[in-house]
Amino acid sequence: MKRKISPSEEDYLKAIYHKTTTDAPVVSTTLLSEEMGAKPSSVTDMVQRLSEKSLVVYQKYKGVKLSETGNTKALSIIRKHRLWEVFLVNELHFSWDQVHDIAEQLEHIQSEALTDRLAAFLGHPKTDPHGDPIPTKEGTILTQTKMLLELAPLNKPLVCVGVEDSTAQFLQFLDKCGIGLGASVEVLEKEVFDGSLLVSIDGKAQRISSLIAQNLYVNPQ
Amino acid sequence: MKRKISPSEEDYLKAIYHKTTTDAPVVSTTLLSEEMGAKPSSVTDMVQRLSEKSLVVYQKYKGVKLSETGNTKALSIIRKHRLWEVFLVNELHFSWDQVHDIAEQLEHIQSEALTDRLAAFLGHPKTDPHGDPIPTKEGTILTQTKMLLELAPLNKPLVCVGVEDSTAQFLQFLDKCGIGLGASVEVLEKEVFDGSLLVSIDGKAQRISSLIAQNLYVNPQ
DNA sequence: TTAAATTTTTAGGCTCGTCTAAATAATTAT
DNA sequence: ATAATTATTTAGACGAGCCTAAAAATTTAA
Repeated sequence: MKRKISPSEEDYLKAIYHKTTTDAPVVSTTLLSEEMGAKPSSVTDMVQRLSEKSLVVYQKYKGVKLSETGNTKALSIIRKHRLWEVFLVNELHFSWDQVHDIAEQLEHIQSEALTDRLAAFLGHPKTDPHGDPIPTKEGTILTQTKMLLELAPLNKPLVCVGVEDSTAQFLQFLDKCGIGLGASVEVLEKEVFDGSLLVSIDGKAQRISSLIAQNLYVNPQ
Repeated sequence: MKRKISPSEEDYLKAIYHKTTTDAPVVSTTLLSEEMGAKPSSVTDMVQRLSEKSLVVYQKYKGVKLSETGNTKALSIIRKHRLWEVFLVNELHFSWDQVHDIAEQLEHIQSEALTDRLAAFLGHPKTDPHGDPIPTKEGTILTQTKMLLELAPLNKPLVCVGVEDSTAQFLQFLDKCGIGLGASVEVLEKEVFDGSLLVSIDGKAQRISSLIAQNLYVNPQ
């Protein structure tokens, strides 16, 4: 009764997870097709297959969301993805902008023993190199309190805890600015004209665009 | 002109490599079909595709062998397989009988940077946990001198350097007998009746069947 | 050396995951 | 409220990688 899940199906589950947790509770065919780089008609096909397997709840013309089992499966894939990212950065010394594509492949490796031992080897990390929480083996995931730097209060000591955008471009730009996970941040000034911010990063003052501030998460220190 | 190689195609290249290096210089459809767990007709299909891509040299009804590029590709896959096996055993503490199936998946991960860094991380190992040599990045592979224990001389100090059969059953049985890579071995007696051997393993005398002796490689100490 | 047995290839079909084009439902604008 | 637009699904096709059944080539045996 529990048919195997293909890598492609896993990718769809992951995409549905991300879209239904960050945006609306249900995701449309078109949105999913953009996420997956496939045509909407292909997405409809796949979503119908996933529905047959009871991995998603799908209503024609209404959108799709994960079922309970689909959610568990998605979290397990995300767990593997993020554990491998930690391995790549902490052990193989890749930089945080290089690991996504490799982890996209590694997340499909099927071996519970491997995942368990990898987690133990890494010391059961709580977050990945981009600050995103790693789901537990049991399928629970922390929703850490965090705010966009854009909305952070002035003159309060903050710490960088994550990014909204994980593309290599953005991450490499952050590197150039000396901004990384755990960096001390303080907003010194908000510019009304272009929305840019004057911030202090680990003590060094610099101006960053509003686009950066919209993609960087911080917490009170 | 250089189309992508699918995981399935990689598996065929590997199988052709193994069959043409251990047995004849060319492998038949039927033999390959057994190795791959597919029907001969499916093998013919695939071999024709690989031939189109110039990865193999194929003659109808005559069998198939690797081309120069196919050989290079096969060695790169074997390199990845064996490096991952070292990782699984040395770093994640799997036993040597547990790693094959996981490495079968990991060997298809596409990232030269990953392979390079993994090799460096592991200290550029020369052999995998079963004693098989790891091809270099450049595609050279050592053919280590080794002999089957069955054919080894009497009363000479030997060291265990590899296995012919890498199935979990055989490896687990070796564990039970206290036989591992690097173990000191000496043949004390050959029994004519059943071909069994009286051997000393790390100083402890025991009798092993001829089947074991046919699947264990040793070198002079 | 011819017939029988075996091996190999061809032909046609199936599923998965994609596509394009066409049909249909839902939404937006008039 | 109806028409125009947009979103979604259906229908039909294709390549990869497998299958079975049948045809063809090769090998073995008589």
